[in-house]
Amino acid sequence: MNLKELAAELHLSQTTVSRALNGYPEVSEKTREIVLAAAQRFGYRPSPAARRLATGRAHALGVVFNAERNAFMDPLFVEYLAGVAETSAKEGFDILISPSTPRDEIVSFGRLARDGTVDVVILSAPQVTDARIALLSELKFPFVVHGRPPAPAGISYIDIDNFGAFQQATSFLIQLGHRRITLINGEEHFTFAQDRSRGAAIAFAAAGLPNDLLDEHFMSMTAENAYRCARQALESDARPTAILCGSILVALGVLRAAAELGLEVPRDLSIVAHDDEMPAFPAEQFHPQLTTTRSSIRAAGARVAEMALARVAGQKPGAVAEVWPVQLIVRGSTAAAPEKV
Amino acid sequence: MNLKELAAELHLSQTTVSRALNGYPEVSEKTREIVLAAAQRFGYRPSPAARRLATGRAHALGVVFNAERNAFMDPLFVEYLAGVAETSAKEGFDILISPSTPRDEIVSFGRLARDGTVDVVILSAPQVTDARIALLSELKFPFVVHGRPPAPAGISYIDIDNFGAFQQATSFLIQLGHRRITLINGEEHFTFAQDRSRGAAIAFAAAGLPNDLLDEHFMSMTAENAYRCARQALESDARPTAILCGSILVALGVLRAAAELGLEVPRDLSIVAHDDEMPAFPAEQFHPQLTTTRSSIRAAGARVAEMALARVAGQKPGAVAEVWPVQLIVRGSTAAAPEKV
DNA sequence: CGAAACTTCCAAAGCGCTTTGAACGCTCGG
DNA sequence: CCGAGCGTTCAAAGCGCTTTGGAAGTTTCG
Repeated sequence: MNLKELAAELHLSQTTVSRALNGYPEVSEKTREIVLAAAQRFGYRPSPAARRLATGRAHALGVVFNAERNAFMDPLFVEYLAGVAETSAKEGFDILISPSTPRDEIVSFGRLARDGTVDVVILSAPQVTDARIALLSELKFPFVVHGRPPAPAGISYIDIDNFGAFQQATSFLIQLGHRRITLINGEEHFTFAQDRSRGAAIAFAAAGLPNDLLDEHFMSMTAENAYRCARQALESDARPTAILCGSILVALGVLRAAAELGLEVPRDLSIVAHDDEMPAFPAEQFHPQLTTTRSSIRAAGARVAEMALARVAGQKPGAVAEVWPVQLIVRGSTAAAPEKV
Repeated sequence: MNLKELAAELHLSQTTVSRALNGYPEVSEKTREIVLAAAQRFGYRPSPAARRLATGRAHALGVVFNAERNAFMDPLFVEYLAGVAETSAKEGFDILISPSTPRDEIVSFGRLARDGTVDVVILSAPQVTDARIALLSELKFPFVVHGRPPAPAGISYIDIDNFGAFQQATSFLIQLGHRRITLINGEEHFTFAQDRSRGAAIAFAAAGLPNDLLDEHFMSMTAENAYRCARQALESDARPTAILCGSILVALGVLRAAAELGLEVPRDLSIVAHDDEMPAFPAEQFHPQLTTTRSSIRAAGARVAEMALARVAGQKPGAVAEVWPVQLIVRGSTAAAPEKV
């Protein structure tokens, strides 16, 4: 059943029926009720395609799914998506996943922005120089970002306090007596990796320690990379007594390296990992249970979707700039540094 | 620029331009070339919304994303989605994620099917009695399934050989001398869990062993659940010498339970896990490296998307019924059963 | 050479909705 | 008693595409 038929059934014009259904004020309460009741009764549902054509609004938000990158580094993506889904479901918004390879990610964004298949896009893991942000800004297409944009002015975003998290974690390790600390960070071009790097550095400076004791490595945060990196660090002469991990996956690799070298955690090696709360891989399920800096990526996804919807509803870009605190949770993978280094 | 303007620019009718662009035969090669060149030059892209309205085809495939379920049990979902994305990108199909909670999952499917926002849906993890399949069949809405439908007749699907995988894994353990084996399976209502159960049972029967030596547990396959289950089994009088795990996550929980009880893998306990190839958590990155039955969920995602597109193109439901073999890969988590049980 | 059969192109009618501009009936102040 | 003002409703014009049913122009063939 379509609008025309419904209108005919009610002996009303399409205009009135449409307005009644969409809550416009210029229709009397009485007829509105009649219309709503009839729509209910006939199971009328307006055609999204037609509405889209008529209004130019897609009633959908876009997420670019970079298959390569996500497959390797982002089991987080599901959690994040779950958050996005949560709020978009409330508003009846669809989520359009635009697949892409890293190479043509920018093309995907262009397509989304120009095609009108979505009203707004959510962009995650911003980079220090981010072509996607540049493109969307130029096209004047609405977007919000999850993570810290390199130049946050005029851009709505939500991020967690990566700086604070790693400063806190590093200070904590220093207080436990650790001096040589390895930081296994994400790739250098991500803003979050930069923030974490600064956080750790500041903690060293604050403790009056020379920052060459901080051994920092940037890489794609896979368990495999982390394993290699940890192995190398732990076999070197200047063996660290603690390792800061950018993610739970990194911790997995580090744990393996330690186990293979016969090092016991936390006796010989302390580990702190950042945990985005993947319910599938809870930090408590590792052995030993991991000390983490924790923040919910799902909640962040939900919030960023809210922002996206607000943006569609007319909110100014740059209206929201939230930085969520991160909590340090001490569990079993950290201990005082061993006596002799 | 829209079709009308483009046509005006070329001094041709919209009809001709539209046909030229869509490869219809009733337009001469010469004009087709001219049209294509002009479209290219002006950067013309037809409006998806308008096309959708006119044709009734959405040019999109739907995936219902059950946020609750996936968050806890399906980091696999990303991998799977990556596969789907891979092929749908080739055909320029969009992927519409329809969020839902377990409760109203069926509503989501109904909405997808009736709204015309997608042309076909992909359904995963079919259950023994599956309301979703029933609904879509009744609505005569095109769908394909990833996993084994309870009544496969007239339904296109692709599945991995869960039966064979667990038969093989179980036989392998029996050959190593294991007699008491615990199977930590998925929830009973999933067809894959049934298939795995049957596979293990057959292996016991084939070896002439009483099947009460097989201690089977159905549950949502989280690390936490697996941990509890393994802990209980390993502390019981009839302690198993081997545990079959439904997923890598399950193995994580089992490893923790073993570690806490001072059991060494594989000396005191052998572990075989099914591995859907999450690149984020490779079986090789565990310590010890896990013996697994392996199959690529990503490849399956890609294939099921192909089937979905074929379905849209007019292929009959039930035309495809593929069962992919699963390979047993022996690594470091299995060994001969300890001498005295 | 004229009818039949193609080939190539077009005008116009939708697809199902929103939204503009106008009309209709009423009330009300002057 | 009349026109202004208001609340309610409607007819019709899009939105940008596809597709039907011809209409020209070209070739084929008896």
